Amino acid sequence: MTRYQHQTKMLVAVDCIIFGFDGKYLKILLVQRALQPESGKWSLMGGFVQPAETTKQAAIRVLQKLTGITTIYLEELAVFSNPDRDPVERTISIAYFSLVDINQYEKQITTAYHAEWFPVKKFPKLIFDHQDMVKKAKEKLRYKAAFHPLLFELLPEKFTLPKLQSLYEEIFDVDMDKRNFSRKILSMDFLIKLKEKEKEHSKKGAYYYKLDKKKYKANFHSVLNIIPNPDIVKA
Amino acid sequence: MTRYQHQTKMLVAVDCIIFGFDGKYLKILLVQRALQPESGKWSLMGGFVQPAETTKQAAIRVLQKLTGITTIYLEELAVFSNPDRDPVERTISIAYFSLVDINQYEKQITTAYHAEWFPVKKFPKLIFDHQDMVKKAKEKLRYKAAFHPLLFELLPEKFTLPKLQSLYEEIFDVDMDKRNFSRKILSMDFLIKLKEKEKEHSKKGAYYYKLDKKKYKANFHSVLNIIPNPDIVKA
DNA sequence: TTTATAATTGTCATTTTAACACTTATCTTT
DNA sequence: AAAGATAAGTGTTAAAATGACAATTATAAA
Repeated sequence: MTRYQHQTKMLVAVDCIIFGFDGKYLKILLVQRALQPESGKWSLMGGFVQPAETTKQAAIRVLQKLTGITTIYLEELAVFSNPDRDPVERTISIAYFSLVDINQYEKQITTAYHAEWFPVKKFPKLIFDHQDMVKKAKEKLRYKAAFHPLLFELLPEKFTLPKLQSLYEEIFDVDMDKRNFSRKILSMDFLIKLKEKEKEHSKKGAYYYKLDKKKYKANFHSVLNIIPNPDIVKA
Repeated sequence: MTRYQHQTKMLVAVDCIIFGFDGKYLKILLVQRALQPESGKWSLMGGFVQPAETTKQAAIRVLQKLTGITTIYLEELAVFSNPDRDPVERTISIAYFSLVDINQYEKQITTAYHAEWFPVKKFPKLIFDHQDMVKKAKEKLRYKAAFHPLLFELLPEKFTLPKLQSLYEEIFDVDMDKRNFSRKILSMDFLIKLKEKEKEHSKKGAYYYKLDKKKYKANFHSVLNIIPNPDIVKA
């Protein structure tokens, strides 16, 4: 079959903004770049898209190879295509943003894979336009989390309401009222209260909850006002 | 400087889903493809990304060249990267979705540029994966329009409330209450009521409104529930 | 037994929402 | 000139959602 003549081909890469929550801080996972140029500098996880895969498959492959992470929340963020964003060759990059349970992977990742978690509020300078990618990912995370029950993807299977609330407070930089918060969260009707308590953070102990997976999936796209004044999110 | 060895380069294209509203139906603008293969078949507007432009600039250039359209609402939709989506060569496509005032361009486009408007509820078979692109664009349009004052981009400078309401009703496939609708819309506080009336559609005539551009831009990202049960949108 | 700490729980006033129907302006018809 | 037809414009009310607010409880440590 004929080919498209006189068109420029480009390298296509994927980069992943991986969010985690350690119970106190929202963090992103960074690696030290193995390639020239900028070898050794901190960078998002990324790689080139291969001939027989979609960009999303590439992102999944890269994550799997670089972290051992398998099933996670992964969503397309945006295309970064400034012609000179990579000084070596024209490379466009599709940025993906993903949410993982940091506890499940923390040690494995940082020891076996030479990656490191940094607080999103203070992390090293990144190569190329990765800084912009992180900024955009943070905005999108805030936006989606304000209306959809997304942040559960950052928590372990069992979690407490105070922990969940502090996640929201960390992400939105607000203080929230305990009573209103639990009312709203529980009204979503997909949390199951467990008998067991978490007693690390208080004498009384806080009950664990887990997701009712079926209801959670069914209601994932439902819209709810979790944040008091949602105008703080920027779209 | 060194190059990235052994990596596959690909063609990168953009495709545009262009929405318009003729007062009754939501429509998309399609062209008859000029290239082989599938020459003559209906297709979204698209083109290859050039060496010195971003993908967004490519989308703007393509729209400008193919329709004469200049200032419009343009937003990235998603990447389509199935390896065999284009049978000729590996080509990934960045889909953009855009909103235009159909009245301003209708004749110019369809006569001078051999493009044609089709109702989104009934349009011809499209090449490649363009059908999927349209589907996704419709979902995103519904999603954004449910929470943000986006649909004004589809209307002429002067418009009536009944016309605006019928646009919402067309897009969300619902009937809305006139009183509740106008209350919500006017509470956004960026519509200016004009002295002039539109008298084509009724004896009484409906007042024209226009946007208070400054307030509109300032509040564009504000969140409001325009649609009674926003769960109908799919994210 | 007391104390300290964080978790849990409920009320009320305000705001927002959705449901609902009549009047008005104007053109057309008789 | 009056009556009829058509779509525009407008207000009320009950229910639900929201946000502000503080006292009680369970438990470990002192």
